[in-house]
Amino acid sequence: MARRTADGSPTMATVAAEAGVSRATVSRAFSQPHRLRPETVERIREIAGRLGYAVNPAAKALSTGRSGTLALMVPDVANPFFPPMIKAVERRADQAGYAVFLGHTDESPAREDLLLNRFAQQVDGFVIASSRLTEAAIRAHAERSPAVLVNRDVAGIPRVLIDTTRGVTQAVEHLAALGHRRIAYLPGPSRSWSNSERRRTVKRAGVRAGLSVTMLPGRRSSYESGRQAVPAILATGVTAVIAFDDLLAHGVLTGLAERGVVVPLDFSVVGCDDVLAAQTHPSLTTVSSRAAEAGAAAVELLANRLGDGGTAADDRLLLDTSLVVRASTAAAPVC
Amino acid sequence: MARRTADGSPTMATVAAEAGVSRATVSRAFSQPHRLRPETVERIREIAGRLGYAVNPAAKALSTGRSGTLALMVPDVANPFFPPMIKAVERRADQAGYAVFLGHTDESPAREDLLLNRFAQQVDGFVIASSRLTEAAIRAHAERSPAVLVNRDVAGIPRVLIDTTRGVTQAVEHLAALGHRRIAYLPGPSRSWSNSERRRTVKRAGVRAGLSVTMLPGRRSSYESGRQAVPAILATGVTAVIAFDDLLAHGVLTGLAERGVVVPLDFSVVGCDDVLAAQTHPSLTTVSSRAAEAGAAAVELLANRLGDGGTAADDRLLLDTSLVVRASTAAAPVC
DNA sequence: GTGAAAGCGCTAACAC
DNA sequence: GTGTTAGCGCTTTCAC
Repeated sequence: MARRTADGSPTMATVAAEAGVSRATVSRAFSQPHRLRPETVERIREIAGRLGYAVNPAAKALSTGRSGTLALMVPDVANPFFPPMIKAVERRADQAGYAVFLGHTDESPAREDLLLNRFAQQVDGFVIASSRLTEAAIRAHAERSPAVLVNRDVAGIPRVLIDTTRGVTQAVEHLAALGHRRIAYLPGPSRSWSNSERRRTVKRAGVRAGLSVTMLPGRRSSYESGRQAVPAILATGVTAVIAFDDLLAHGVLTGLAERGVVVPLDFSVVGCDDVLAAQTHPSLTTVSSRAAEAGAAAVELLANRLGDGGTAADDRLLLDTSLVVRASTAAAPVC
Repeated sequence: MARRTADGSPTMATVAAEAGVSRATVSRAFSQPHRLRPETVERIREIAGRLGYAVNPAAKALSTGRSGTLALMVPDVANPFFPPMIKAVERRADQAGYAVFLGHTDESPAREDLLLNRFAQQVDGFVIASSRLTEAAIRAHAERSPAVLVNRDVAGIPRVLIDTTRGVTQAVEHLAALGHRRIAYLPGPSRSWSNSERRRTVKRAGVRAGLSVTMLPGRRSSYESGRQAVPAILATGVTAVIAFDDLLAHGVLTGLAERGVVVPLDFSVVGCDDVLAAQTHPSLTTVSSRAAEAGAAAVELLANRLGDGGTAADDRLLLDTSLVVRASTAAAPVC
């Protein structure tokens, strides 16, 4: 009579007894089958299957010190930029044998910090997307648990960056070519690395193209924020705006329409991330994004690092982008 | 010299030694502080904090048989209906002391089944949202692990249902009042309970209002699906359509515009779930949804069930809805 | 109120 | 190739 666990489910001992082998052999049949005679493995697996046996993850984790889990931290699940990334991370992690915890930080550095601490005990590693933490805080966490960053550039910590330099530069040049002389940038979350990058790129490319570039005050990334930013945008006297992302751009489109400003005849709008496809009216000129790829790559990096016992390589993967021209941009109005 | 774990982090023994008590006492200081002298608790906690001690979740799980984790299963993270629910589940679970795994089934019953099996070992319970599984399959899983369903009505399994009967009925009556005599329903995923409900409601309310109701072929819930459904919709000769959800309705809006059909003058469109707010053009008349509340309630039910050792009550929570009239519906065209 | 000791189910040397 | 034997770090009777 082999012992079973309290809730009745079989344990290794149950299988071992049934198969007439030791528990170690059963263990090996699952974790290192190559070290066993093939027929033994097969027999044990057959019995295990018949008995409905499954490895107890907690026991395995306690024994090995590895949980087989990852945590993915994102600022806002509801922002359409993230779901494709979440999907990709989950899928890739699954393939690598990891289950993933989702940590929703709600754009709050404090909550991000809290969750990072809480999860540190129960996961093998982190994928931290669009962190709102300071570099020092990120460093501190990365020192304690393996982590890879997405869209955050901290030297020494593996990271995958969606590099919008090219796409945004193309956007500025596109507007310049259309005859716009005065443009504005509508920023997103102030602690966002992507935002700093885009802001800098717009500035630099604008200067190079001989444009006057106005920097508007920062905003939370949302449709409503974009809509509310419209008066400020119009007050600057520009003829085109590049928004931090599509959500903001979409709101701007609506706000403009509400004031009778016709896009793209009277005004041009450019978004970023291409998360709305052609779903806006008019369809949005934007910069392509690669959120899903970024997520998959991040897991890849993390899995390698966890597997090989940590390569010391300073991984820094860049994903390039480009402008997608649709219907929200056109020649500057003649006035 | 109290032992520390391999990676250097302190263990209960470390704290116990430092405090001059037994490991059992340290354990109690965290899990049942009321059974200890207050000053003891405080001293132990102080030392633990100073040493950077944290309970090892795997050891605790192995010992207690409970992992302190939940899994949330959703068909599609990228569908805007789910993120608010995910957020709410995560938040509520966090408050109840649970971390949540996210399971993305990709609308595939097979994958849902697979993930349910895989997670069964490592979580204390499931929140299964909009399951695409058969009733039998759901029953089988619920028998092995505590589960609560969202938007799936299986007797005997705790469930929270967003009841769109009222909202959809109001939508039909709204259209009837506007003079529409022939309407259509554009269905969503065939295995969706919500879809069956809405379909049934449209049919019933339509008959009662003396309308002719056409049932179109089912579709995956997406913007593109909606757009592609337009020819079929127009072919039916109806003057209004009620779509399974806002995503489909949004696509229909675009498809209609592409064919020069003006909404709401020539045609009326109603969505469901209110996930796009007023972000469409024209803004969408829709049925309110309560995804976040549903998610929170589901966790609540699950946590109670896990806590009290399982109330046998056949929980069935209904969340009511109502019509939100915006600009995509108007009087039927006179022809 | 606190301690001693026996596990929880699995893995990983180390033998044979 | 397979078995023996210690633990992994925590909880939990049962004593005192």
